[in-house]
Amino acid sequence: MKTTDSRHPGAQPLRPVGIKDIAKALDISTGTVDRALHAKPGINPMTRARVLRMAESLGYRPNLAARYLKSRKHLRISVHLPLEIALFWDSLRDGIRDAAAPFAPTLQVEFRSYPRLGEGDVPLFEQALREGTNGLIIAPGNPATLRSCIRKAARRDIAVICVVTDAPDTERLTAVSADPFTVGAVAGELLSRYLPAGGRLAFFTGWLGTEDHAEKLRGFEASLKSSRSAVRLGPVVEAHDDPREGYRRALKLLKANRDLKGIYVSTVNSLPVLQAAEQEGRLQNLTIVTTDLFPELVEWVRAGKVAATLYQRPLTQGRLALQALHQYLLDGTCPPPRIAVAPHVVMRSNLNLFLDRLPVDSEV
Amino acid sequence: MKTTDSRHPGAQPLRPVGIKDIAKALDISTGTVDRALHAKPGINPMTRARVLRMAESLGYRPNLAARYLKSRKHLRISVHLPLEIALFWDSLRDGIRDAAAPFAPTLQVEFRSYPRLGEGDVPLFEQALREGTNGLIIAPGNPATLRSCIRKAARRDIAVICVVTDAPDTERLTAVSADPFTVGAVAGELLSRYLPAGGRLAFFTGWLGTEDHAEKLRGFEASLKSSRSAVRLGPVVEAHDDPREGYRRALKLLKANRDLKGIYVSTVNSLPVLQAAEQEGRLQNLTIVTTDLFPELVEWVRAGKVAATLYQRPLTQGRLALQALHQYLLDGTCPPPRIAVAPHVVMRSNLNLFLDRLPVDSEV
DNA sequence: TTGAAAGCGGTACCAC
DNA sequence: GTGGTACCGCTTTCAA
Repeated sequence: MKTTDSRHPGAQPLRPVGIKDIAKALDISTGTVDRALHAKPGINPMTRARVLRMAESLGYRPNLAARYLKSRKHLRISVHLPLEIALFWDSLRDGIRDAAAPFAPTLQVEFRSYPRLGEGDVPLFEQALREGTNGLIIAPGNPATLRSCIRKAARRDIAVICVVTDAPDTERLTAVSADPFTVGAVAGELLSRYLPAGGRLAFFTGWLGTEDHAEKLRGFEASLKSSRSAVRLGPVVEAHDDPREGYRRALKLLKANRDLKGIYVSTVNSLPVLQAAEQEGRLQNLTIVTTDLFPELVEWVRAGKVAATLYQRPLTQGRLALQALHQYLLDGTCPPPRIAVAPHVVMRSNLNLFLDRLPVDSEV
Repeated sequence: MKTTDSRHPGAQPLRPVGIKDIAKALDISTGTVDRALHAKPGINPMTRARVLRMAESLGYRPNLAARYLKSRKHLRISVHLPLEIALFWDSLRDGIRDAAAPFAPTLQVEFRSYPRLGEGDVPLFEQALREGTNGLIIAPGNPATLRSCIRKAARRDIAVICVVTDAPDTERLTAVSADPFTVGAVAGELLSRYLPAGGRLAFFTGWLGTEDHAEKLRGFEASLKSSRSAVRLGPVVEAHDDPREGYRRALKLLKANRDLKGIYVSTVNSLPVLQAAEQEGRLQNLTIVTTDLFPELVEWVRAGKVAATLYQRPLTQGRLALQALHQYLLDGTCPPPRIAVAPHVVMRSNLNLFLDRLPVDSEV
């Protein structure tokens, strides 16, 4: 029966109640109300309690606009991401930018970049600490080397959020990522379902030493095992995110495994594998699942040569990371320790929905 | 090489430049600057031009906090959605609420409800027009009956956004939805891939007269036709969103079609179909794709009895609708004529990621 | 056509 | 401990 939002029991103020209303109701000054609401020193606990109770019963909601206006608490957030691979990281930056836009100029985002994942992130981190910032968004390539940085930040009350990858066992506020185990598991489930007759599958990755990549393999295997299909894991290949190595290894693998029924490329390095398969004339008999989405991959999906690609949604990851950080800096609201983004299953039939999110070569 | 955001060419103000800086630079008053910036009547075009040029060159950015604070331009948005089916619409409301929260109290959202899609939305719409509002978010069950309302709103400069369903050929600002053709097409592609050996598929829907439902069927068929698999469309069933009717029809269908290999239930009314299939002992030989996600469906997915369910992401739809409307009311930024949400493919392996988004029975 | 000044709601500082 | 009040940047009104 209720047709509008319910508020606090008795109070249904037409004009939002402010700090002055509380002051008037208790016949005290606004200064005192402010001190009470913010647990500032130098206030009688009794008074404080009365104010809090009155605020509650009146349904007081602070006017954020006014708060920012006065305090000029220009939050500064520093975002450190690699330049390579541009297509992915640029989308992530876009997601952060978009999410921050509505809060400008209260929220100031500074982007800093370093060449590749894990290369040069430490000096940037230290620079940000020196120059002063309220929060950081980083993608730790090598968590161990960042541990002491994160500790230092925590001691100075600078919040750190990880995106895409995580730095476990550190004081980072949270980590936003497409949970790699799940991503691997989805690939495994798709291939199991796609190949009800069973068969051997190859798994391509970057480095099994990387936590993220290893997790995908675990998820993939878990999925295969729990499926009713007779698919099973065949060769596991590390291509070290290098196209040439990927091509060479894929070629060798295909020649040595004539019975292969499917391939899962769990990193963005899928093109060389596809090219090798095409050159060997094996596409017809291979079901292939890849990772992420970039312009060169589009036609392979459209043609059905790639059965599905698992898109890790960088835009969404960026948005969630920024929102979590902003929220924390604003109210101190702690996000859950991990924020998992559900990967999108991109296939021929829904490909079009994703094309406009693809970063386009701007200018030139 | 750039490591930070680029700004306006020459100007790199440490302290953001405000309206006063412009006034001072031109030795005029802030009032005049304001009139110039907002193209208000009663200002010398020459002065206006000078102000605009100066604002540009100084890199003026309005302080939104201050603007809202003063103008108290409390945007009021009215959201009209059905009560049934609560699980879906409540999620949508949550998405809207969450997206609006950061802008409180500048942005005020009022929720109004009516019993079922298309039943009672017109009087609510008219009430909102009478009481005055800046924008509306609605789910038109029967577009024809709303046409004149939407026209009236447009004439009064009240923006209207459709969610989930659309009211085509009206002045609505945009429509946010999981593009039904694509949803159907994804179901078709999944079933084609899942059943490489081919076979006949049944399609369950609500009313083929509903644009949304008919589109899903078209997408489904298109996908089947363009696939290499030998699957083909069998019986098409309208169950009118009624559980009993769904059950009865499913039972009859299963008995009459022993060769059926797969089923796509394109509305949320999937439970009766599943129960019928289970009772008939046909689950083992049926690949089933359903729609949306609700508590009762979870165990069917987890057990693998439902191969996949296409989640239309009400939370996201709500967020996008609210953001588009807010943006428009703020800057006049027009959204694209249609905003399509990519449906999520929920399967056993990624089910867990979606469980915490499910509306939970609060209190009782 | 323009200038001056009063707030919007909170915060922070000074005086008591 | 508390009250009073100037001020954040912008809009708006009133007077010139």
